[in-house]
Amino acid sequence: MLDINLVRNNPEEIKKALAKKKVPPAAVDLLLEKDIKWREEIKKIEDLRAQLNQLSKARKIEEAKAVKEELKKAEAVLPELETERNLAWIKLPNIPSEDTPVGLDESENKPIRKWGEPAKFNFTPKDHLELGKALGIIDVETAGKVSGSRFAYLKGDAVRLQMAIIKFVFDTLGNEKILKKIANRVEKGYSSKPFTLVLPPMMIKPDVFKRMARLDPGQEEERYHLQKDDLYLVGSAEHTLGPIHMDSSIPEDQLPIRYVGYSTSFRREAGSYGRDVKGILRMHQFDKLEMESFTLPENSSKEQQFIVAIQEYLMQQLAIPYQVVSVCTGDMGGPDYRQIDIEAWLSGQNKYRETHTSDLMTDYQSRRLATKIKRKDGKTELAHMNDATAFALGRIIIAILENYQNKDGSVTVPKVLRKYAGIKKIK
RNA sequence: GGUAGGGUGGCCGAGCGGUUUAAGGCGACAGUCUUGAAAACUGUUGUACCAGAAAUGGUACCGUGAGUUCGAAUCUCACCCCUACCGCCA
Repeated sequence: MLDINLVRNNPEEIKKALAKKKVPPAAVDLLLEKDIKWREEIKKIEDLRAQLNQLSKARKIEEAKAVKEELKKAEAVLPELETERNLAWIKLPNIPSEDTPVGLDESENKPIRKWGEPAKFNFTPKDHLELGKALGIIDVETAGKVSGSRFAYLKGDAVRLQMAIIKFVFDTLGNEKILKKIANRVEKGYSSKPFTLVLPPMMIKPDVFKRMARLDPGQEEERYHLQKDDLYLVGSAEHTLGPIHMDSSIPEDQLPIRYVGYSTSFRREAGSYGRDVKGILRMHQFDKLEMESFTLPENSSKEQQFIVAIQEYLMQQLAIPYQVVSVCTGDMGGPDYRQIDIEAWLSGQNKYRETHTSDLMTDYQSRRLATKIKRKDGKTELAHMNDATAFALGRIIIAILENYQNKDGSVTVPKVLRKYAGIKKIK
C-alpha cells in the first residue's frame, strides 16, 4: 500500500501519477474522505480513554462508568470506518516511475533492446506442442483426461531438460564470480552477494497473502483455495519468498538479501478461457525459478538493473533471442513502480512472447509486511523489494524446443545445459 | 489427532487485579577514567498510530482474538504457535 502521509499531503500529485495507471481521481478522494472519518473517530476514542484512565487512577468509579458507556458507543463505530478506509487504501496501486512509458495496454509497451538473431530455418518451423508430441515428451491429452484442460505431462528428455535448467540457474545465482561480472556491468563494485537457494512453501495463509498485495479484491478469482485448512496455493515462489522478513528489521550491513526460489505456481487462469489454449504456454500448474531481493531504498533501482542483467545473462547462455520491454503504466502490475519484461523469440509462433518479468515494488509490499531496514544510526525505514523471474520452466522449454529444432523433428540441447542434462539432442 | 508443559522488551528472566511508568540481568550505544583498550562507574536503550511547525502530549501493544472489571501482563473463554512424548505418515 501507499504511504498514507504522502496521499494526505500531495493528493493532486498522487491523482496525476495514478491516472497513468487508469485510476480515477475519485478513488484518491474516497481514501482521503474515509481517512478523515477514521481519524476523527480515533481521536474521539483516545480522548475518552485518556479520561477513563485518569478517573480509574483516582478511583472515581461512578464517573468512570459514565465515560465507559460513551467509549463503548464510540468504539462500536470504529471497525466499519477502519474497514472502509483500508479498502479504499489497498485499492490504490503503487506510483509508476518517471521512466515508465504511459499507455493503456500491452500494445504500448516499449521494447528497449533486442539480443540475438532469430534462427533462419530452411524448413517450416513447428510449434512446441507439435514437436513435443512427436518426441513423446509433452502429453496434454492424457493430462486432460486425468486433470482437465491446462495440465500436461512432461516426460523423458523434457524432464531432463527441466532439471538441467534448475541446476544451471542455482549454479549461476549461487556463484559470486559470475555475479561479480554481471554486477560490474551495472556499476563498478556493485554488490555481487550470491542468492540464497530456497525451496519455499507452496501454501500460504490468507492474511500473509494479503500483506503481499497478492490477494486483494479482484485477485481471489485467480487463486486456488483449500477450504478445509483456509490456505491458498501460491501463484509464484514470490508469494512465500516475499514474507520471509515480515515483521522484522534487517540491519543495513546485511543488505542486499537475495533469494532464488524454486516452486510450482498454481493459477486458475479465470477469465482467460480462450487464450493460449494450445500447448503448455498457459497452465494451471507450472514450475518457476524466482528471484526476490531486499535492498536499501537508494539501491533498489540499481538492484532491478542487476536483476534484469542476470535475466539477460541467463538467456544469452541459452542463446535464445529475446527483447527487453519496458512495460507501460496501463499494463504493469498494481504493486509495481517499474516493470521490465523479457520476451523470448518463439520460432514456432514467429514472434516474441513474455517469458520473464522483473518488478520493482519499492516499499509498496514492505509497508504491509512491516519489512524494515535498520540504518547504522539506529533509524528504521521500509525496505525496498524486487521480484523477478529467473526462468519460468514451461515457457523456457517452449523457447528451447522451438528455437533449437531441426528439420528431422529432433531438438538440439543448448550447449550450457548439456552437461547438466546428460544429453545433446532430444530425438 | 491425543496428553503434558510453555509463549513477557534485541536476548535471558521476574511479576499472576491498582506506586508496572514491566523488577533484575545480559547485550548494544554514549560519557567519565586511560597513551589506547579492558575493567569499573554513570547515563541511554522498543514499535505503531493520533494531534502538533516543533518541543511535546495522548492512545495502544506482555502469542492472537473476544470477554469480565472503574481498572487486566495478571481473571474467563476460544484460537494460534513452540517443546516433549504417544498415534499416523514420506
